[in-house]
Amino acid sequence: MEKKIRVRFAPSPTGGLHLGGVRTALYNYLFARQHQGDFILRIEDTDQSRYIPGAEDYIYETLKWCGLEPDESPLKSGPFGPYRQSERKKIYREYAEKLVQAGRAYYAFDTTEELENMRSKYRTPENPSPQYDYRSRENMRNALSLSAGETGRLMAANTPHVIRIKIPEKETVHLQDMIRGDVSFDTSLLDDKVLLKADGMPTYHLAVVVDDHLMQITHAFRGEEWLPSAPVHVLIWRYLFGEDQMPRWAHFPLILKPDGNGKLSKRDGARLGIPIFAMDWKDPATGETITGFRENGFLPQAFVNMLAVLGWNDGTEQELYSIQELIAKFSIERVHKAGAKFNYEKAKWFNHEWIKKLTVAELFPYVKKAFEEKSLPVSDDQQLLAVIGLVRDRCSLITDFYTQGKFLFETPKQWDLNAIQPKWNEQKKAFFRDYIVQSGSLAEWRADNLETAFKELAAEKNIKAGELQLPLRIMLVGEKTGPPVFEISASLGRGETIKRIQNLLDALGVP
RNA sequence: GCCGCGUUGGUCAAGGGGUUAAGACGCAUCCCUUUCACGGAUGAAUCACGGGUUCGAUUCCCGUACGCGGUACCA
Repeated sequence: MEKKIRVRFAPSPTGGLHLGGVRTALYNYLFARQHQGDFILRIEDTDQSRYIPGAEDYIYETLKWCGLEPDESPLKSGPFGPYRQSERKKIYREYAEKLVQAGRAYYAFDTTEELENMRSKYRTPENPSPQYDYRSRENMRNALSLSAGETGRLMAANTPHVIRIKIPEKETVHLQDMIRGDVSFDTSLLDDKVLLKADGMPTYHLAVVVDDHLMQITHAFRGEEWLPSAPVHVLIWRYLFGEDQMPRWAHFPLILKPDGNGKLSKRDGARLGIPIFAMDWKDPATGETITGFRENGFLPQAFVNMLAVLGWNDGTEQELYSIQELIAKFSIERVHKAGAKFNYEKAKWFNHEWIKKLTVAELFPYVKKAFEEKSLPVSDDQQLLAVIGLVRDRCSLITDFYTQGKFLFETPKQWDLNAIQPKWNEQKKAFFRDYIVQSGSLAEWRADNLETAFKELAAEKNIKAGELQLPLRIMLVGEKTGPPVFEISASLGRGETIKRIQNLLDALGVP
C-alpha cells in the first residue's frame, strides 16, 4: 500500500504572511487535496529572539480567509503533535546527540567573539565570508580539535556549546527536485552548520528533518531560498533516518518585486502603494500597519486564483480557476523554475473577473462590510442588492462598490458645477422644473419610463436630450461618472430624485 | 569572491528541432455608450549574447553576460 501523502506548510511567526508565503501554503494544500493527503501547519518558532506577538494568529486567520485550512496544526491537534517547534524542544537534542554518537556531529564551544575573530582573520576580498568547515574546524574550540579530556571537562562544567554537523570533505550530494530535476552540490563547499543552538533550540536544519520524519511528511515543498541548504538536509536525513526515508523535494520560485529586481519585501508594499500581505498586518513594535489584499478589497477566491497562476499554469489558456479546479489540475511538475514579478494590475483583473463570476447574493456580505467600514451602514439590504447588480461590472475591488454605489445612500454634498455651468441657461432650468412635475406623475417609476418621459419632454421643448442628461447626472450623483442615469434615478426612487434635482436647481439660483 | 538556481514582448506566460512564436494583463486606436466604466474589434511589442551539433535552432550542448538566492547559534 502506498504511504498516505502528507505535506506541511511551516512558516515562522515573525510577521505578516506575504504573497510568497501564502502561495507556498496554497501549493502544499492543493497537492495534499489532490492526493487525498494531509495538509499540516507546523509553526517554526525556534528563534526566540524573533518572536512577534500576533504573528501566529495572523497565520491562522490568513489560511482561514483563503480557505486553506490545515488538517493538523497547533489549533487542531493530530497524532503527530505538538505542532509548534518550541514545544518540541526536548525532542531535537536526542537526535543531535545521536549524530554526535555516530561521529557525524560534534560539540563546539566557540563564543560569538571567537567566531567573529576567525571570520575576520580569514576574510579577504576573494573570500568575504569564511566558513566553519573541514579546514577551519581544526583551529576552533570543539570536540574535534580538543582532547577528549578537555571536551569532557568543558561539558561537565556546563560550558555553553552548540552541536555542529561534520560535513564530509569530498562528496557530491545529489537531490532530485520535482521542479528542477537533479541538483548537485560539492560538500567541500558546505560549512559545518549549527544543528543545536546554545539555548538548546534546534536550528531550522535539524528541526526540519526531525519533524518531517516524525510527522511522516512525504513531500517537502518550500521556497527556493532553501535550495542552497538542501544538501545539508539530505546529509542529516542520510545520517539519521536513511535517504530512502526522505520526502520528495520541490523548491518553488520566488515572487519578485514588480519593478526592478529582487525578492518581494514588505518595504515594496509601502513604496509602491500596493498590498503584499494577505491581510492587514500591524507591526506591534512600530505600530505601523501594512495593508493587505483582503482590506484592499480582494475576494479570497481571486486572491488564491491569482497566486496559483503566478508561477504555474496547466498548459491551456485557462486563467480563471476555482479552488476545486485547482485541486484537480494543479501539478508540481508544471510549476515554473524562474521567479515571477508580481503585477498588481493583473491581480486586480483577477478580482474583477471574480466579481463578475459571483452572484449578487454571494457578493452581498463583502460589499455590506465594505460600506460599514466606510461608516456608511446600509439599512436597506434590498436596495444594496440592487446597487450591487447595477455597479458590479465596473468594480475591480470590493471597495469600488462604495465609490461606485455610495450615491444611492447619500445625497451629493457638492456638485461638479464645471460640467454644467458653461452650457446652463433659462431654457434648461425650465426643462427641469417641468420634468419634476412630469416625472412626478409617472404611473410607474422605472428606468425605461423615466427615459421615455425625459426624452419626450426634451423633444417637446426642442432641446437635445443628450445635453440634458449630463446635468441630470450631476444633480443625482454630483459627478460625471456612474451607471446609466435613468437606472440611477430608478433605484433612487421618486422622492429622492426630485429632491436632488431641486437641490441643484436651488444651488444654481433658480427662482 | 564562492556555490546554487534561473533567462520567450513592459509584466504573467504557451510552445519546444522546421510555427504567421498562443493567450492574458497593461498600452494604443476604433466601435458601443450623448457620462465614466464594462464589453467588442484591431494594433504595436518577445525567444539575453557568442560558439557549437544539425539540412535547419527560440527549442539540444558548451561558454559568456545578466538577474536572483545562499554564504548566521534567522528562518
